[in-house]
Amino acid sequence: MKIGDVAEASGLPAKTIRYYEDIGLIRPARGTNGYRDFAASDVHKLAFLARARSLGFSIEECRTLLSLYEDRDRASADVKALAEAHLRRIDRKIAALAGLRGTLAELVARCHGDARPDCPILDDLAGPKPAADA
Amino acid sequence: MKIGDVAEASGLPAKTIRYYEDIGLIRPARGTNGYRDFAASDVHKLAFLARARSLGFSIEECRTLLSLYEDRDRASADVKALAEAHLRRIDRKIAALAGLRGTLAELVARCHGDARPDCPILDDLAGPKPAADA
DNA sequence: TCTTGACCTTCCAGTTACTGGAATTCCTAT
DNA sequence: ATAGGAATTCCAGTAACTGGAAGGTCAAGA
Repeated sequence: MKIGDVAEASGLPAKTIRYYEDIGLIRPARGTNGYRDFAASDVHKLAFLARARSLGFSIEECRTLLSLYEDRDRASADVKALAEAHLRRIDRKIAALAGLRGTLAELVARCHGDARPDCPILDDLAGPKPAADA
Repeated sequence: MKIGDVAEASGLPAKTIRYYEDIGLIRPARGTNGYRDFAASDVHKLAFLARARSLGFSIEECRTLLSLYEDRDRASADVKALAEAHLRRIDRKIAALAGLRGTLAELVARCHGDARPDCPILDDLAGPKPAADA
C-alpha cells in the first residue's frame, strides 16, 4: 500500500505519516523504487495514532500507548494511569479557559462597541488607573 | 529602569521582555553602557501586554490591541470585535476539550485498571474489532 | 516513443511564544 | 584586584506538524 492510500485510509495527511516514520512511531517497508510500502499492521498503527492524537494525547504519550498496545503482558493499570493524567490535564485546561472566558465575556459585555474610543476592555488591559483624588 | 526591575514590576521574565523588543512590541531606550533603559511608558506597555497575554490573546492580537490602545481615535467597536473573536475561539476550545473529556472519562471509567492486560482504552484506540461472526 | 500528470522521494524552512545556555561585558562592593 | 550579580548577544530547542522546492517513478494516451 502506498502512502496516498494509507493517508486516505487513516485520515492522516501523507506529510504526517512521513513525520511519524521520522520520529520512529512506525517503520514501513520500502519497495525497490524507494516508495514506502505499508503493511496492514502499519495502517492499523496509524489509525491507532490518529485516534489517540484526536483524544489529545501527546506524541510521546502515543508512543507509550502504542508500546503498551503491543505488549501482550501490559497491566491495564498503566494505561489507565496515563489516561487519568491526561484527563486531569484536560480538566485543568478547561478550568483555565473557563476562567478566561468569564473575564473576557464580562469585558465584552461592558463595551458598547460603537465608534467612540471609550472602551472598558482597553481600560482593563491598561490596569488600575491612578485615581484622581479630590 | 533596568530590565531586571522591569521584569519584577511587570511580572514578565527578562527573556520575554527582550523577545518583545525583538518582535517590535516595545522600543526601550539604551543607556551609554548598552543596557536597555525603560521609561514608565514601556513598563506600562509591558503590563498591558502581560495582561492581554494572560487573557489568551495571541501576540499579533496584542500588537493590534496595543496600537488600538495608543490610538486616541479608535472605535471601541474594533476592540470589541477582536475580543469577541477571541471569545468565540475560547468557546470552541472549551467545547472541543469538553468533548474529549467526555470520551476519555468514559474510557477511564470502563477500564478496571489492574494487573491484567485487558483494557477498554486500548480497545477503543485500536478501533472496531473484526467481529468474529459465528 | 514521448509526454503529461499524478504520485512518490528528500530536505529545508516556517509556524507560536518563548526558554535555556554559552560567551562576554558591565557595575558594584570588598 | 577580584568576585558577584546583572546586563548583553546569539544560537538552539521546544510540539507537531505544514508548505514548498527539486527531482525520481509510473501508468495512460497521442
